[in-house]
Amino acid sequence: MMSQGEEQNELLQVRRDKLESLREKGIDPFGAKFERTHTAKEILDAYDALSKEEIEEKNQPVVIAGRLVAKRKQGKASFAHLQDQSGRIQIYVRKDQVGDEQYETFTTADLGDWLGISGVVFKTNRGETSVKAKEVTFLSKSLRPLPEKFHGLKDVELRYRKRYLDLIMNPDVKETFLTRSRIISTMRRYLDDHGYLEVETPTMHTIPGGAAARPFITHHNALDMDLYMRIAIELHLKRLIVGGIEKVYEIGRVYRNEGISTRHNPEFTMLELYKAYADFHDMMDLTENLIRHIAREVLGTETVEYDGNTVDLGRPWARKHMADLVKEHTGVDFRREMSDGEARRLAEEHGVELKPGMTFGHILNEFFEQKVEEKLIQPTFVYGHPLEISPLAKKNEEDPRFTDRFELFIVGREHANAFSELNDPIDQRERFETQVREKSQGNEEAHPMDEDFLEALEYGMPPTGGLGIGIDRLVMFLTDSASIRDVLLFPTLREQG
RNA sequence: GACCCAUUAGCUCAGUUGGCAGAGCACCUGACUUUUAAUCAGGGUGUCCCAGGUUCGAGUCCUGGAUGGGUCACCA
Repeated sequence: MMSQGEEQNELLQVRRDKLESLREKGIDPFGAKFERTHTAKEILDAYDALSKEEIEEKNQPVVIAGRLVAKRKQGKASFAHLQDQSGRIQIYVRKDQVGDEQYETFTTADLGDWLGISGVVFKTNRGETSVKAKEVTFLSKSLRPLPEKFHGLKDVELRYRKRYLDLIMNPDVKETFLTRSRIISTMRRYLDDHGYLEVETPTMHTIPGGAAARPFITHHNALDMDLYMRIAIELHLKRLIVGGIEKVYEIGRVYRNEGISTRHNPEFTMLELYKAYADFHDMMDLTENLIRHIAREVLGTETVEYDGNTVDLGRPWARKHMADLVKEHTGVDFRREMSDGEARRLAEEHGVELKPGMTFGHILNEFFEQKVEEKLIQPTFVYGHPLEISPLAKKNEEDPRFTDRFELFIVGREHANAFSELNDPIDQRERFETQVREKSQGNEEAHPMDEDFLEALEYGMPPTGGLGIGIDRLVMFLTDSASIRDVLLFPTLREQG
């Protein structure tokens, strides 16, 4: 739909007029199937290294197609660039080669129009490998002007709202999303090769569980029932472990009704994976091997630059207890016996902010988040999370104030979360009850009671290691992207007013 | 949710002390058969984010709002 203002816009009107004149000449402005033989990159890869004479000798016929992105008319001959998914290639169109009619079609084509060119490969005097047109086929009309050719599309809002323009104008953007795709396919292949079964579980839940987050609520009309968009995949995959599927994973979207920032989008992609008979140490090995493998396969290196930091994924990754890290950075020893009151006093002493009702474990976690987290640049497995913040993880045998859980930190950010899964249904029920009490005291993100899940555990779940990796943050890290919006094709934005 | 910044032509951006709305690219007309941010000559195409206010006069100053970005909060 054109707005009132746009109907008067000369640039749009000119293009509509050109569309009409194409029709008058019997050319379909939104043409049909076109068979090409080469992409731009295939031609450049094959011929760019050859000399002008060598290329001329081969006289290689090619058919290419793409969007017209630059045009240099020079009287009875013109140079231009066509862009396809692989890149750009120059074309050279001469009136004496293509004839008066096609030459006019070509010279009246606008930047943004789609063209097919049949011709031969050659090299110009200035050394650019190009295609000399024998035939110009008009493929599709562009009724709107593209962003400026040199400065491109800079406006961040427009780049996110009209990602297609961003992809046309900014080659780095396309590269980032190709890398994202390779990261995910490499991950999938690795897990498939290691015997994991990929599954799909519901994204609409009756109880929003498996994580601590506020959910989106939706409604099923026929059942007259509220449903929650999932905040995690966890509880369904564990039911599959109960069902005897021993190595299972899902890569999928989860939804959390929380703030938006450079590191948070309301919907994001997680890998969750569960392995029967394993524990959180196995999950550390798997995480380390998987991410290192992805870096090697996709980036061709184990050394990653992120925001000015050089991160070495090649050396063995540090594995440190949360309490030991807090001691290292603040001198406070949470391994020893400590009352909630003493912990609170130490927090005040060290300027660690707390919320009312926090106990020993919450306070340790606040120490870690406020004093340590951002300093963990090189990959570090932080394990031994306090019981209070880990309602789905097994207690540590030696010290039940902690759990057999870890989070992976790289460049000061959480990239993975894993634990030895709690498979004792009696303990799990107590944890849920504690969470429900927290909820009634105002913690909106506390975990709800889930009787159906407890019933599944009561049938018996083998000891199991579980792992979650935030794919978007992994892609951010591996593509040196500052914002999660730069690794999501269509990030969540407010509705345009 | 709080604070800071931005919003001017299709795009990238200038706009002085409050005094006729600007440039480059794109587009239109013409010249040009190896150019490449092609070049040369000519042409300005606009809801200055929106709504109020101050003023003889507002793109500019004031108030409120919208959208976006950043920082923080939130995100175990």
